[in-house]
Amino acid sequence: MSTPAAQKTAISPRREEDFPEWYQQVVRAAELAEPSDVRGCMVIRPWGYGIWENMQRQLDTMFRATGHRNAYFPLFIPLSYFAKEAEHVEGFAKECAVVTHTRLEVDAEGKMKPASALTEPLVIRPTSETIIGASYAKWVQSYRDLPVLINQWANVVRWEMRPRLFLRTTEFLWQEGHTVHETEAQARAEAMLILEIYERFTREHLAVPVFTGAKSESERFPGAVQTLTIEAMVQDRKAIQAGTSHFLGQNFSRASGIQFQNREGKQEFGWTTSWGMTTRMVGTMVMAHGDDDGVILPPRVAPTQIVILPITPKEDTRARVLEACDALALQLRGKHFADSAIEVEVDRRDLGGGVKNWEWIKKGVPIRVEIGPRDLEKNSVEVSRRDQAIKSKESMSIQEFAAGAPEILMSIQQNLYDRAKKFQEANTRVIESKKEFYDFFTARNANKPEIHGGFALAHWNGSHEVEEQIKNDLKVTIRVIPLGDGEPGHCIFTGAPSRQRVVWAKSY
RNA sequence: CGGGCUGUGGCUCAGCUUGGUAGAGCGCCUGGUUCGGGACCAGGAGGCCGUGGGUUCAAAUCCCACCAGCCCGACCA
Repeated sequence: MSTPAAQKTAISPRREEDFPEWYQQVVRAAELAEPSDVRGCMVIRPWGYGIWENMQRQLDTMFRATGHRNAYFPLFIPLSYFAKEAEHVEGFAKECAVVTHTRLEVDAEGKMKPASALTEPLVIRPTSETIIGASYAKWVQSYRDLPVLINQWANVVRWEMRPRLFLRTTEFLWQEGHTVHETEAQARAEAMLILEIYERFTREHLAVPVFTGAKSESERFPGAVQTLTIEAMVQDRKAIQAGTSHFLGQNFSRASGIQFQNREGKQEFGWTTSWGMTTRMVGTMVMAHGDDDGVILPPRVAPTQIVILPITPKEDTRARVLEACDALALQLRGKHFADSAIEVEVDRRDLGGGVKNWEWIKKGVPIRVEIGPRDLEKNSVEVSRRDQAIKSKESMSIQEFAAGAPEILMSIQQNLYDRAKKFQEANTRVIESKKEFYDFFTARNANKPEIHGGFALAHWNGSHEVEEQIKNDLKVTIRVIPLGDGEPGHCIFTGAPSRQRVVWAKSY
């Protein structure tokens, strides 16, 4: 154990002291985002937005590779469109922002007031099934027009009561895919394909392992027949839904009139899907990998993968050090990691070396490289990896580092995944009895309710009453029902026969 | 949207009970000493004390209303 002084962490409180507060502090310290003056909305700062842009680009590539194309639909949805699908409206009604007026006028007291009421109020999209459906109804006439495979990158608004940076904000950014298919089987396959893309993306790019499967009826998307989801475990052992893919059956095509003449010449409603992944992923990643010194970014989504820190203690060596830094940066930028050129930054700001270094630690940049006068003489660099102890650095020759940088990035990427996977496995348990289940989810310390078991794999017989009971007692819900053939058994709550185990957890 | 708490320079807060028109630490700026590490010294900028009204000779301080934020519930990507 080191001395108290050496234990000082960049972020306080530490994760184990107060996880929610730690999270807020990390997001701010790393300059990812901050709350804005607009209730429930956040400002995403360049470092945070850079991460999102990387996610966006990478996911987009995956969508394109599977035949999807981007388009853009209106932010405003006429109330009448929105109200077409009963379950859907009911599900979203409470969180809709509604535009009722246009024009501002100055009133007698000199204040600006909305002047002219709209004949039909406009709902600001909480999701776009209905407005996109209206277009699809026009575009789809024949089975030859199918499938329609469209995605849009957009902002949506859901008037949430308890916002938290990235995890739940009133306005957030996402992608929403909306597809129409000729047959049920094709639509189901589409929903599954997207689930697989989401799973692969979080695993390979964000280094976050997930459980995949279907939602129980009570957790399903309003209006969906089946909701597929990926659920990640973060460091307080809670689950977070990180992406969803819905098989919508013919519910929305019926509501929007998406009809086509099938191969037999008969009119038929299209089979639709919708799927989305949001800026919540940024928060998920922070909570999955971060430590008490800040964010730790998987190299694949880091806006800057390598930062070069010039050490310039003496004026006379300064120019030569900077020159060496630029030369190394140039060399590194010519190399590739995961299909794109390595992003390198030389931090030549006139700040104390320690201050700079800590800033990058908090931001989670994967590799920090120091070059100082002594390195110039030895033709070497000092390399620090963010996935290793803060103080550790390794000296190597410039050539060796430049040549090996892609491998180091790869190694960090892999290490983060392995760590997260190990954590997930260590905190996922097969549970065989009701008592064991309740014990598992009971906080060990009443003051820190977030410290509890983790994920439980237990048999359940499909009864909604049981789900309700567990939710009321423990705030634990079924996160996913794994797909495929599970081992049969008996529900640990009712004793009734059960087809398979399901994943239970507390969630965000 | 219900219950509790809180609004004082960029941030964290003290002052309020016992009214007399503002303080600290951090951050920021300048100069210097440092600097392979979030250093130190000196000087400096920055606040109509959430908003509106009331009581009073006098309000950050007392009273009322409103607004906003936090925590706990219900809801959610």
